[in-house]
Amino acid sequence: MSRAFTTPDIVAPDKRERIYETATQLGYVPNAIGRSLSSQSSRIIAVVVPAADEYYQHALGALARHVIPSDYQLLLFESFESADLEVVFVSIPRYHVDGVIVASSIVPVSQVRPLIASGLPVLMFNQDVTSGDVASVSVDNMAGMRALAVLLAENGHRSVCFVGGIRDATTDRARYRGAFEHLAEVGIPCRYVPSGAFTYEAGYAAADEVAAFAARPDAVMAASDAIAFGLIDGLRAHGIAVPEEISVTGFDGLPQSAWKAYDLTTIEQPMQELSRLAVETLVDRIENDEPTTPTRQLLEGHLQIRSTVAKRKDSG
Amino acid sequence: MSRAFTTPDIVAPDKRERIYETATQLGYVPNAIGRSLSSQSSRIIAVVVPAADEYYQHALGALARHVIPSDYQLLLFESFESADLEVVFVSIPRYHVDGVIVASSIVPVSQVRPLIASGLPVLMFNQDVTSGDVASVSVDNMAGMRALAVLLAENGHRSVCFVGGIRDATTDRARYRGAFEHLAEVGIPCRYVPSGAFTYEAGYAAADEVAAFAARPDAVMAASDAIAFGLIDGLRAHGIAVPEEISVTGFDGLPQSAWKAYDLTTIEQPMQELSRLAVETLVDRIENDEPTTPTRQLLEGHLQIRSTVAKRKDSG
DNA sequence: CTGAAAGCGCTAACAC
DNA sequence: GTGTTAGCGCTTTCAG
Repeated sequence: MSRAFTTPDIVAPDKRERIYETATQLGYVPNAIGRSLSSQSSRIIAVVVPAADEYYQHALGALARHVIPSDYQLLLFESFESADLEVVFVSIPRYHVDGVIVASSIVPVSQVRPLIASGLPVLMFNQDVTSGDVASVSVDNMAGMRALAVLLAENGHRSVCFVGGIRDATTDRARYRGAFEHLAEVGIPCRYVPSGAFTYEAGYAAADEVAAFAARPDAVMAASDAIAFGLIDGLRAHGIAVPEEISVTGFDGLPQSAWKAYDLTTIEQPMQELSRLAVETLVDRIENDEPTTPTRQLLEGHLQIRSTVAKRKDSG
Repeated sequence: MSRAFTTPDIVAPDKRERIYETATQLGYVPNAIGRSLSSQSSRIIAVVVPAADEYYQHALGALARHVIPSDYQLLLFESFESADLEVVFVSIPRYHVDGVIVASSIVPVSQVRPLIASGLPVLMFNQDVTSGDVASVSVDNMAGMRALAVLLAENGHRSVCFVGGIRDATTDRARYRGAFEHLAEVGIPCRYVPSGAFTYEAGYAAADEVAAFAARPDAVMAASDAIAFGLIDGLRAHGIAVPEEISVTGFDGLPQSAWKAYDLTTIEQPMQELSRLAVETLVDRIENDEPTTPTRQLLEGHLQIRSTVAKRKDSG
């Protein structure tokens, strides 16, 4: 009997060896499906993620890595355009996964509540949910953006605009708020310019709008790095020098932000810690089914001062 | 009985309705695990992929999207550094997946042969395997690189070097060969400069080497876009103008290659077709277990002429 | 320590 | 059309 595989130490060594031998000879490997069925645990975590988005691709990679030590596998559920979320969230329970990570700042929490209600451990990644009944791991968007605003103010900027991505995204709101609040405190106006998406293209297009303003801002804060890259290229295409004429900041700390052609001043999300924390939290909840209250965890982003923010003379 | 779920049309409508009602009332959803166990088919495809690599992240996203219409799910297996492949390939059969996609140009085919021998449908993505016993879907690396070489030659370049990534990668070999062969035909030398990885950083570092050459090349062909981006920034950091002094070409057609700061001339992999073809081929093999011979499929890349290749005067 | 047997939720085969 | 039953490969319990 295959106690040899589950609790090897409790089986006579010689017998164990013989079992292993014949097993490899026959090419036998224990079947995880059978195990799942009987043990009611699959050691699989579902992760729903917009697989077309740069940021979430990184997140996914990081999650995949951090799940290895705990010996779980990730079952992928694409959440972007292609599949509507209804279908996704209905099909997840079929697979009897042990838990699910929802990586998105736009999937409404209401959508995942049924899952939680069914007793499945769920964790929101990159969406800070304050209602207390849902676990979440994310970066402190407000604090990060505020730090960037402080930097801008300290460097003598007088008029900034914020180029948002998707207005409903919790990240968008929190980041704008962080910028706006500090700027307001020090008497600097901050106008919200919508771009429609967290993408390079959206940022590039938004540059047209910024360039057309009668009163041109001396800094623009993008809601994400991707937008910032587009913004920088778009601004430059308009003959506007970055950062000499307009400073630009990002948010996320994508690898590209360090690329010399952009060298973007931004807030870097501590992706490794974020993802490690996410899987640890979830795995903990899976394996200790004590009714721990769902935790809301906020990590500090790291201010990366690079070269897209200039120092302005006080011309006031 | 739950024939209502599998073959709804063969069950009396009224009865079916009543079953559905009580089902939703009880929050019942058919359990895929039980189904897998009994039907010997899980509708899950394993995909092993280096989740930290830019290119493969895109591939994964595309695969995830194309798997939806066929109603399969992707089970992720990280293949980069963290986990050694031995473990990965041993654990795949446990999950009784219906098929596996190995996305990598460096995983040796020998490593996947045991899987294939066990009767599991396997498909190599982005690795062209010519041995005929393994299905593969990839872009025609040699032809693509040759097209780039032709472009360079036509534009009057006289001395090029090729900055490789990982020497053992099949993509690296084929791309170098494509460049070298055509260049040799027209009497242009092409030196191989190793960089050690398909990354921005590797490319950036390789720029030092290129800059230090006594006889500086007038063009450098990178084995991938990521390398090219690093190369461009590195070259510029050395005060070398791209493309005025040195032209640069890439390979892959990552989204960033279209970003204005680089605007890289490259070969774009038709990612959507590639991934669609990959899942279609694999699904076909899964569902029709006739002994079709494994197909080797090669798609043409698309030459994107942008602005990193200059026209040189014939100074000869 | 090690056999034997029940049962996880489903499909498939076989009656009715 | 619709009930019933035997496994799929494992874990778990209960005997020995």
